[in-house]
Amino acid sequence: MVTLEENGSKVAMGKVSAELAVTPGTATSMVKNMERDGWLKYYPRQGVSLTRKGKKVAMNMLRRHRLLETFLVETLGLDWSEIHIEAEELEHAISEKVLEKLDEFLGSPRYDPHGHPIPSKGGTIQRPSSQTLQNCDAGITVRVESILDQDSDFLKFAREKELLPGKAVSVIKSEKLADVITLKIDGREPFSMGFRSAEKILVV
Amino acid sequence: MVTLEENGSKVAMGKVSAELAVTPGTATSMVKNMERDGWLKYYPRQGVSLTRKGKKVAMNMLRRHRLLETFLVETLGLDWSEIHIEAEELEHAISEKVLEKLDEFLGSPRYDPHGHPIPSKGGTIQRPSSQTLQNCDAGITVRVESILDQDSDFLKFAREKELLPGKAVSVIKSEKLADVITLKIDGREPFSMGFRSAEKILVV
DNA sequence: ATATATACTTTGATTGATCAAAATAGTAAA
DNA sequence: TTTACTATTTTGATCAATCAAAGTATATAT
Repeated sequence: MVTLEENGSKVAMGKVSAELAVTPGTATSMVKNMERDGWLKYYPRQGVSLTRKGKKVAMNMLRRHRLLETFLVETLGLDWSEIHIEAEELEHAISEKVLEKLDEFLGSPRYDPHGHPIPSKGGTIQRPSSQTLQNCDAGITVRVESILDQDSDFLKFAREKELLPGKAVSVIKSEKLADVITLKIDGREPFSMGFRSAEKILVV
Repeated sequence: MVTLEENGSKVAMGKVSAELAVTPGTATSMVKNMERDGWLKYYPRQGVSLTRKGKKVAMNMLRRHRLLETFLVETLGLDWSEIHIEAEELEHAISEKVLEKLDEFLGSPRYDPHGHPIPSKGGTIQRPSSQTLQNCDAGITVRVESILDQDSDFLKFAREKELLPGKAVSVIKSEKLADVITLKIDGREPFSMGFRSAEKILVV
């Protein structure tokens, strides 16, 4: 008897052929080709499971898909219900370079409009760092991980200040009573922001 | 590709097969299929010309292409010289709905970053100037309208010299026999270029 | 245990895209 | 006119994707 563990990560051929909308025979031959190319492991009459290589591109596709969905909703204002199909088309056409520019433009969002986490460039789904700029002490330097707020005006402000993912930020002052934090990025002018806004910046 | 479709008169099969990077025999059979589907008229051993239906989709593709190029430069900040290839991929994947949202987001621009007019939704296009830098006399000043060549090296050169759409250019010398024209832009150093290159710059 | 149903694989045929090479038409040169 | 050249078309073959239908293994029910 096949246990759950043995069957664990494998996807049955029936699912594959249904998902791809092809006959079972076609699914079998597609899967064999993909195994030849190293994308997945095929266990006849049991199913398929992705190889490391396969998982990597799958994660990348998920990243593409979710970033595009975010763009379609946040920037272009499409309805959340119609973005899936649109993103499905675009995710195959967009280059890595354009994707990363888009990510930057959006402020490296952590979640897509459906609330699904967006995998990082490296292919891992980040668990949210709980550290925000708000609770950083004066004198220390942190790296921006992401901007939680998706509001395009806030993102514009962040971009203006170069308060972008990956940037090193020095905390000059943090005045709890005044509810304000003063920051410096690279060689630029220091600037201040309220705790309410600082809370929207995740850092490590 | 777009260039071929833009031209109203017949395009020789040699051009078609070269542009699509297929053997002449393949071009012939592709063209026959496209005639069957009503995209173009095929005159054996003479060439092809688009039908009204074919022209309509070609114009739509041009609109897609140029709106996307505008987006890539204006919004995402990609380099001027690398957008052509990126847009070529995306123009086939983007839906009509997303395209119109993008147009709205960009503020319905009339010209793309190269200075080329963007066809309207209805498919009409403002006819570009037929005047090129090549046939400008010494002493006069013109405004760059657009750059015809999409080659990224040429675009890089143009940007270096600030030979960009909208710029005023003074023609210092134009030596027909030597096949060279000398230009000055703003307060910068004058520079020269051959007629072959000057021919690629549309001016008014 | 045996029979039956279900899920999957194999087989064989079809279709469409493509190419290389041979055939042909149209054009320029002698 | 005849010849030679060039562009284009035709032909025949290959390859990959796909499907329908037949065959096979595995699970389920009796």
